[in-house]
Amino acid sequence: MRRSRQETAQTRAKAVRAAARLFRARGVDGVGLKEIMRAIGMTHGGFYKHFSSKSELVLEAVAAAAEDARQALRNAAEGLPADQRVAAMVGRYLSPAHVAHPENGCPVAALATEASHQSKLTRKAFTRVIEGSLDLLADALSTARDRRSAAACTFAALVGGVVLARATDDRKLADEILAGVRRGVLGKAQVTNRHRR
Amino acid sequence: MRRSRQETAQTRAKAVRAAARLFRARGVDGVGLKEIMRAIGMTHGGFYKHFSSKSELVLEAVAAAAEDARQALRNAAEGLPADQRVAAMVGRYLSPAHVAHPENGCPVAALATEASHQSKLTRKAFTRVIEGSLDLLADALSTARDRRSAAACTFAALVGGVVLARATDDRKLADEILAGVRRGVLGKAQVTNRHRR
DNA sequence: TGTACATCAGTGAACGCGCGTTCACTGATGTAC
DNA sequence: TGTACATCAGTGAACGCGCGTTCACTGATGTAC
Repeated sequence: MRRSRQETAQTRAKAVRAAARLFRARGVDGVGLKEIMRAIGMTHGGFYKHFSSKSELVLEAVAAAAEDARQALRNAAEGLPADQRVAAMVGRYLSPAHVAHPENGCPVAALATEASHQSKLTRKAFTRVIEGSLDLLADALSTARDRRSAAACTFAALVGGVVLARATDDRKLADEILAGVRRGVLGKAQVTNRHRR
Repeated sequence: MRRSRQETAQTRAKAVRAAARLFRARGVDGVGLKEIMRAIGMTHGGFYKHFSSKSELVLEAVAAAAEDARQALRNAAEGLPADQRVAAMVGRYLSPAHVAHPENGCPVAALATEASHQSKLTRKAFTRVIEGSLDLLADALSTARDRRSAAACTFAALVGGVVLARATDDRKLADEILAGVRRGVLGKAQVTNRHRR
């Protein structure tokens, strides 16, 4: 039965949000359209009234997840003095909560190796997400001339740290990695800040 | 028709090697048993004469890939003075060749986000690979008290750098990330070395 | 060393299953007058 | 504003497909004497 325009838009948005959570939790290949539609209380047949393919949903889910994750990082740094913002974002990114709950976290850390096997458009979406993350970090880092470069290394270490911590089944090793990354990344940021003054 | 013991052992070894390449190239979910067996000139029916499940093959393929990748890093550093070994390994890991050819490279960088969705045994295999990589890096780093911690951050940045470079479709962005990681990681290593003296 | 038999690596068809996608149908919503 | 009709969101069955796994069969290898 036909739905109102408002209901239709809500259904679509709910599907994107559910997909963003499920894909991050268990991977793009690990979640079927049936499960996503069931998660929003619908049957799978209606999917194609909203999306032309699963690939299109992946695209939008990644973008939506990135938007949420970036906002979470901004919130973590909000109201803090400039020299504490990076530490706040790094702490949030490397937190046990982020490692334990990929479904709410950074889509790059959750889906990065899958990205290289996805469609061209999906890889474009990931490229935009990565660029946005670098910009966010570069803004928070010092105004030194090399801050783009420092942001790239910091982001790589953050993503790598969370990915490694999630890949292992050894809690102690995971904690050791997260602590090592926190130390290395914040140490470096402090050095950079010192150079600046 | 029955084969000799030697042939049987060779077939099994070839299957592991082919799987190690194919899984790294296109992911565990992206490659079927049929394709792996075809790659070694056999039909898929014989697979279960060698392995109890696909999961067992994944396990062995990851371990074999890790062994190869580690050896490649050792080779890159061989014969160099102690203070140049890390730079040589980092250069190799972040090289365009490694980014362009996951099938010959580090299994962690190729399969890390998939690892978290695999069986318990597979995650154990990844844990061992990560531990081995940290040991390798820690040995090559300074003998300072914090070298395990530094190795963790360095390895995370290397893995993250390659994963990000592969996820994007923008060559310039990929190069910028790789250069940023190289700079950050080697700069930090040099600082550590200086502290040591 | 030679012979008879048991073993088992590899073949290729078949299994059930879940996937992404399509489709005829339903009935409430949106539109035209 | 009220009525008649067209639109289309959602349902649920069905599509072809490829997956991991199983199995009856073949014939060379390994073993026992």
